Amino acid sequence: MAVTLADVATRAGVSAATVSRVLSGNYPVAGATRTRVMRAVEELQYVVNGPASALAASTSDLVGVLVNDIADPFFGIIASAVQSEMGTVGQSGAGGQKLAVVCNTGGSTESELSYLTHLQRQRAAAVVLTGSGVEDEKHGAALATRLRRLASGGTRIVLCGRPPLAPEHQEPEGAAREKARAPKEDGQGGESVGSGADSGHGIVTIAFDNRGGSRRLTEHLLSLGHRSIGYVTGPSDRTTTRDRLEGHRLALRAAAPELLADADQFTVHGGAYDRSSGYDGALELLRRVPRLTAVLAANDTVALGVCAALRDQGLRIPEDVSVAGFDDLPFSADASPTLTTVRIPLHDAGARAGRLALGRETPPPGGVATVRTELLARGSTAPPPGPRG
Amino acid sequence: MAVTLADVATRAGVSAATVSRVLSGNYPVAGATRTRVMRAVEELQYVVNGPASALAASTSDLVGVLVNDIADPFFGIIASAVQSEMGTVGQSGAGGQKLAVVCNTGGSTESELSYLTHLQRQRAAAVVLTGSGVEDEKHGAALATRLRRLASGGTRIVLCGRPPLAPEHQEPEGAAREKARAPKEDGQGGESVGSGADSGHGIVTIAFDNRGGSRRLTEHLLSLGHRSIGYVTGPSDRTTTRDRLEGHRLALRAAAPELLADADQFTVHGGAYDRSSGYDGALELLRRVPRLTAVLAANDTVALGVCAALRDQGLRIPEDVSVAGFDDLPFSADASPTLTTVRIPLHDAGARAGRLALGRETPPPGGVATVRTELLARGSTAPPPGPRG
DNA sequence: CTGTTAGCGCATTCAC
DNA sequence: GTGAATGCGCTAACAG
Repeated sequence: MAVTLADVATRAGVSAATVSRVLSGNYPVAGATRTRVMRAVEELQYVVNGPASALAASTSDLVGVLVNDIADPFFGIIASAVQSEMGTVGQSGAGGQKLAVVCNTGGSTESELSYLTHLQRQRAAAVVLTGSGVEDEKHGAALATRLRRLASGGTRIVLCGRPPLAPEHQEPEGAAREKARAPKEDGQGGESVGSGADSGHGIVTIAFDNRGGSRRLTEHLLSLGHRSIGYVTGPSDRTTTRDRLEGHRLALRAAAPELLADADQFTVHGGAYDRSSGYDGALELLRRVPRLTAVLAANDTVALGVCAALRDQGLRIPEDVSVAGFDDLPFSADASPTLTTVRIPLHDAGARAGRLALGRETPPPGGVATVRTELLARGSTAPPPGPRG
Repeated sequence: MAVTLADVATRAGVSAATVSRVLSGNYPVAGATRTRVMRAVEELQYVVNGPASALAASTSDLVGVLVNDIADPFFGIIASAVQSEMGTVGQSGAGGQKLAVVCNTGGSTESELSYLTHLQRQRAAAVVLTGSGVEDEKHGAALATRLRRLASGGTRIVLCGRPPLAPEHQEPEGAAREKARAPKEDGQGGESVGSGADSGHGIVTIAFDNRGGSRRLTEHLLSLGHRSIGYVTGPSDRTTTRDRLEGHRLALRAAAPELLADADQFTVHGGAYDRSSGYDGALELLRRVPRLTAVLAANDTVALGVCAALRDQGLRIPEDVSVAGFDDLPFSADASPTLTTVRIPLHDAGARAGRLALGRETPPPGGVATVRTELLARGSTAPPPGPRG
């Protein structure tokens, strides 16, 4: 049906091997024949058969980028940065070009695994997992296993925006094994496997300093004089949610330990990293603590929802209540008032992940790099008002 | 290196053919052998070799989704919707599952073409092109050609959010042809090729009614009493930009033709669909027309930039100047004031595109469906102020 | 520099 | 229901 290498070879009056060589470019071919072949390719509108070529060469030009929510700019920015490192996609015929494809898991552990399977089937050159992981013992183990397997098959793995794989999720090197349900309840700080190198098979991690950023954010609020600070978290089973909340509590413990007592009262667990989660969360917080003077949100999107709820309740920002987000997504600078937040260099992190995925950058020592986050104090936070009511 | 079908066959004590059959599932196999095979698969941790299987079966489970800017929620929402229609990705071993991969063109025509080539190499099952196309005669022809070629190779093509392929970009059915630079400067309304069916090879289009929406938006402003309306467009070579501007002018022509005279004066061409484009555009507009009472933006993101610029100039929204966006992206409802905009049902459109790509929905008559857009009059538009200064 | 020869791993005919 | 053969289209040694 379709035109094949052989057709081109015939038309150009050369052998299939020669055609293959000019197409891949990485082999000396006489200028004259090259032109002849190229012309035949043009005339026949020949397009390489990817599967066949991948099979024969046992390589793939696919790089998978897994994201939790493609409609969320947080992931869009990272994915875009990863892709930008793949270089301008080559001209037809040029080789060596990687194709970054982004896979939307929707935050579901099953589809995360499924995409990984697909990518493994395609013998992907690399896989970049972005954003927070799910805090689930079972899934964590399954994921670690699949990732290690992929890595040992030659696929480069990069974690971007999530913590490194827990070392306890180890797997015996051997192939066949009956359901390794080894009950390794260590609990201790893991002794690092793989002496200074990445934990296991060259799985590289670019973690975000969520905890530190969150801590500084709370310190900012505290130093402004706030003592009644609500927190609308992200989905409760995510690593990012956990880290940011931890940072918050760390700041409280250090500077205002008396607030820790009824911290739960001041914490609402949002169901998602979205607007309505912030809206509902703020309402709930206000119900519980009418004299709230500040609200911390899981991220900027959630913060927007918080702002909307507050305004709908007749409260002014920041005069009555201060609000802060996280991530510094583009719109947060344009919100009104401008949103105080914690900046994560998403683009840089994504770009680095891309380079790492391509093997164009040497992995950080230990296989883990933590990117710094930066407090951006803007218009949505101010000192708390005097006594209300 | 990796474990193959043959390995599994040996371990299960059956032939490779049998293993293949249980794995693909679409063939009668005795229950006993099936279990045996499955067990061997488990034990060996076998994963199908995608390329090999694709080569042998000459099919692919890849669906490409091309977007102009993956960091823009406009595309994220569409892509996410497309992907949602691919169904929950199957369990390992299950077949028939399509894998939607999104490719970020960055709005570049070359990478659009390049991705298409890659997808063609992979013999993709379908390709969805989203968002506005580039208004370039040469590129349009090249794109149409490549799309038709893909379609005739069995790949389903869906255009989502851009106008249908121009019928003049036709190509002779035969294969070999020397640079079809046929100078078909028709100019007339194209006679529809392909009698009522899609123009050519089953290329389906889901267009957005940008023109109508834009027209209604301008009518809204006009009816509010505005007579000094600025417009910050998107990139000037995009179909979406053109359509929205046309709708605007259509409304002017109908209701306030006197404003058409110096329409150029009131129009600034933004370089991109981003925030800074809106910011700069608004400033420029203000320089040209200090007494501006309303600004229309290319989309919501641009509108946010416009708002920021206006505020920085000490102008209140909507008391001094009204602002409106387009698309109704999630954040526009949370802006302050809430943004008047035109809603496009991006999710529905994307989902439909996904179904069309899978062949799960019958194409609209003529191969083109236009989705309606809806004016959302919110807080950022109001009657113009009395004489200023 | 170019042609010949073998597979890559799997999905299918066909026989049995 | 299952096994044995054949070929998908291409790349990678080898020769020459």
